[in-house]
Amino acid sequence: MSHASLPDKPALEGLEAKWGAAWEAQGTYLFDRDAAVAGGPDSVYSIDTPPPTASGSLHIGHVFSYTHMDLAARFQRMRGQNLFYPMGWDDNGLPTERRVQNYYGVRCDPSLPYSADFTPPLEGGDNASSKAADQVPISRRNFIELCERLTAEDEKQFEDLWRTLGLSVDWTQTYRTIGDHAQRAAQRAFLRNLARGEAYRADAPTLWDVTFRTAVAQAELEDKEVPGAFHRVSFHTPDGGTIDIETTRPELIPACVALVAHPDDPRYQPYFGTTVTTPLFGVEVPVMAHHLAQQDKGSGIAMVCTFGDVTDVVWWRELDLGLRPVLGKDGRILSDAPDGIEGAGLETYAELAGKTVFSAKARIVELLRESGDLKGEPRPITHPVKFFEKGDKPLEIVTTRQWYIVNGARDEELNARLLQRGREVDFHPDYMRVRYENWVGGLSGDWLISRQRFFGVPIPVWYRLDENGEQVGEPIVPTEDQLPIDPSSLTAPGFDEAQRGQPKGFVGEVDIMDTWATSSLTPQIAGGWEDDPELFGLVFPYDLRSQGQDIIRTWLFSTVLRAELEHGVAPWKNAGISGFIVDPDRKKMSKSKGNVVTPAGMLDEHGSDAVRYWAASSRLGTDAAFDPQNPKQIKIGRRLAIKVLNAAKFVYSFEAPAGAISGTDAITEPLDIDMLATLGEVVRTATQAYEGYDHARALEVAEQFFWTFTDDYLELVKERAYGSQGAQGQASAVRALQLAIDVFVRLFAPVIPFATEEVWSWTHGSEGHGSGGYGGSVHRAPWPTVDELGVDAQHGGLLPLVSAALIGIRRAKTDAKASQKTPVTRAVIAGPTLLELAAGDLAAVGRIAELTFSPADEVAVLEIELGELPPA
RNA sequence: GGGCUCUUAGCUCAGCUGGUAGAGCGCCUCGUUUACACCGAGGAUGUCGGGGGUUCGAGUCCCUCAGGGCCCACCA
Repeated sequence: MSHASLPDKPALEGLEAKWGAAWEAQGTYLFDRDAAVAGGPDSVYSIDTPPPTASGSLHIGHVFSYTHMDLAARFQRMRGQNLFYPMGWDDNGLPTERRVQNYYGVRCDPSLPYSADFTPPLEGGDNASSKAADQVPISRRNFIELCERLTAEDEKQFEDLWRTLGLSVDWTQTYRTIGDHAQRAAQRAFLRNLARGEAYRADAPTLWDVTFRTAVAQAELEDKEVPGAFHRVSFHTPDGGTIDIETTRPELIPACVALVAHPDDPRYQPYFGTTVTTPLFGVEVPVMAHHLAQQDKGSGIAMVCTFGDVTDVVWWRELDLGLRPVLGKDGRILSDAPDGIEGAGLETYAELAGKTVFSAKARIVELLRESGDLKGEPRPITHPVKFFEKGDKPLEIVTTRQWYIVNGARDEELNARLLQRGREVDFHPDYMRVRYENWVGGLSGDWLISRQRFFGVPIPVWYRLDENGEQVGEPIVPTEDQLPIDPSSLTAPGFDEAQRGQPKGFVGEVDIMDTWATSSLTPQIAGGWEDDPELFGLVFPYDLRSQGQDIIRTWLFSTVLRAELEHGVAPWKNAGISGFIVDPDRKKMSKSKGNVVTPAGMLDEHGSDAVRYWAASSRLGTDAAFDPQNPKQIKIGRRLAIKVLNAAKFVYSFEAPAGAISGTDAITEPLDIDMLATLGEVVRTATQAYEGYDHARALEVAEQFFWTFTDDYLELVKERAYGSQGAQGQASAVRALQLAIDVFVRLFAPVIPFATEEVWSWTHGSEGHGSGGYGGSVHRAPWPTVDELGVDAQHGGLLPLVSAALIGIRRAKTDAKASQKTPVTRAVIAGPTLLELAAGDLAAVGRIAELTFSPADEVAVLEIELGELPPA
């Protein structure tokens, strides 16, 4: 084996650029379509990858979980699987809109006409400059153009980062959730849901974000603890008495439709079936019983409004109550009073109309105080309130017309099927399935997919208008071959564009789909569903879904749902769930805490292999602590990568004596055989670990033996490898060393792809196809097997004995404060007789002139006499 | 309120189907320039969160208590 190409001083610096370019040029990670067709679906390992939000910034958590995914990909590739490993960008939706608003200083006003030569007032604005008043209103089309422009730039940066990190993605297989291809898939899936009755439009109370003025789905809710106050307020009974309720939302008194108490509550039983009148407005409302009312909360009787919270919605529905809406979509009190408010009540209402919730509450408290209906002072409390996860004002509930997709919340049979699909997926770790099951079991309503926003996939339907301009009948749908369409610009079939918005004409749906309605279809989008049936048949269902645990209820659940509705199967065989990153104080990393470090900076500073090692040393599902000030694990990873370079260089610098036989037949020394046998066990353990998606265990076992290999074995045999004990011993050592390194490099290849590729290239260069080599990239080389080591995997335990003896000798020298190079004139070592098989190596590394053994169970240095270190 | 998960050396964590404590970092001592100073060798460090139980034997199984984290839950 020639070692002419060994570097003088190997280094990690520059390997990312060098090998990134080489992999790209050689197509190392390309999906081999022809081979896949020939080999069938079982030859393909397909990964459903998370499309990162293009408008967001990548953080350390992304690096963490994407590395986990890549470890599985690289292992499977080396096992001979044909990798279908695409990458997408989630670029539609609210985050992009918000970023565009801030970046360019604009906002979308759909009423404005398109301006062809529009130049944004700002370029590169940040979140801090997001004053709505300063933003220039632009047309929807101009706005979308800016969205597309900015996301394209963001995506380029993301790709660069992923390449630097060494993700072995096939970059010819990319998609954007806003791209035509994804839109077509999303619209087609929707139309099929519609045709099968799984998608429907309904007027219903909807959680509504007043800032973004859009409906939001259950999965996007987040509870926040906020300050509030209990107000004790008197309602009036017909006989002049009062019933006191407690509310945190007195501004909703005009929206009150009933009082509700628990059926068993003796305090209110006499009132059930009677009516009371509301304070200030004098509206007559019934007192009713319902089991959801809690006797120990507040005064035990609750005011039901249109709508203060989701319980109100339940009561409204189950008790068949009326509606008195007072809140508009802008979060302000409506100008028109609801039904039932009359006379003086109307004047009171007029004082509130147009006010925000906040100021309406302040005013109504004043009014209650004046009327004497406020009992005592408001009691401050802190209570959980529902927020849109991206919003900063509490959600309101307003009745709007929205699109829904069934999700099993109201359909036990579907719910059971979804749970069954969840059981068909192997979760890693397994307990993450519970989160899925909790979510499926706790669904409270169908999936609201429509959003009143701009940058997203349009809901592809039109509506017929009657002579009054009201929508009537079933929606008009396009044919699948027309997709993707925008009903706002495309004329409905059977109509002229002039009829748009006219009586007896048509109107296009203006809502778009929520981003999850698109990203729930990533397997279909990436896999060429309907557009490329051959490909789809090869990759779907996928082998692996890799994602963070925070989006089980959104992305994971919705993907299972869409696959079940469309294909009747689970979308993947495995789901790998990564934990998240916590700072040293065990708090989740967040921008507000200022503890976020940029991945690009980390990769640059420590090297990609080092950062990957850090990620790989955490198991799936486990949160990882990370201290940007002291990235210990990263430094250890860097040390490993450097050690691999140096050890490989050293090992390959040896040459077998002329005429030595090749292959494992040359390996005859017991210590060499023993080392390889142990390595065989390492290979077996690491392989099983990777098969079970336990990359951390695989790394640990390989790494642990690697250090034994370099610190003990390599030290023990290097004299022999130089030829000190004859040709046969030399050949045995050299062959064993080089075989072992070849195996180690492949074991480490998934974790540190750059350093291992560098080492591999020294002896397996693509032009060389060196002896015993596989040619090309280590990442295309076969995963190591026990068989190729040419030894029985049961080792005799010789290496640990020799290591123990070596430690004893070293300790004697250390105790004497002597150099390890100090010669030993005479030594007696106790230990099992097996140990004597390594006498030559032990004497050589210890520089022992006269070495004798004494049989014993335990290894110990019985006698040792140090000589003089010869002058330099 | 329900569920999941964690609690092992100063720190970060391994300890798989129960057999009597491990790694790395940090720390202390020593060494070294023909693989590696982005280095090497040696050393010290733990009533395995508390309490019960099963067992010949428990960090490992069961119960219970305490604390951390996360997810879910009907916000009066």
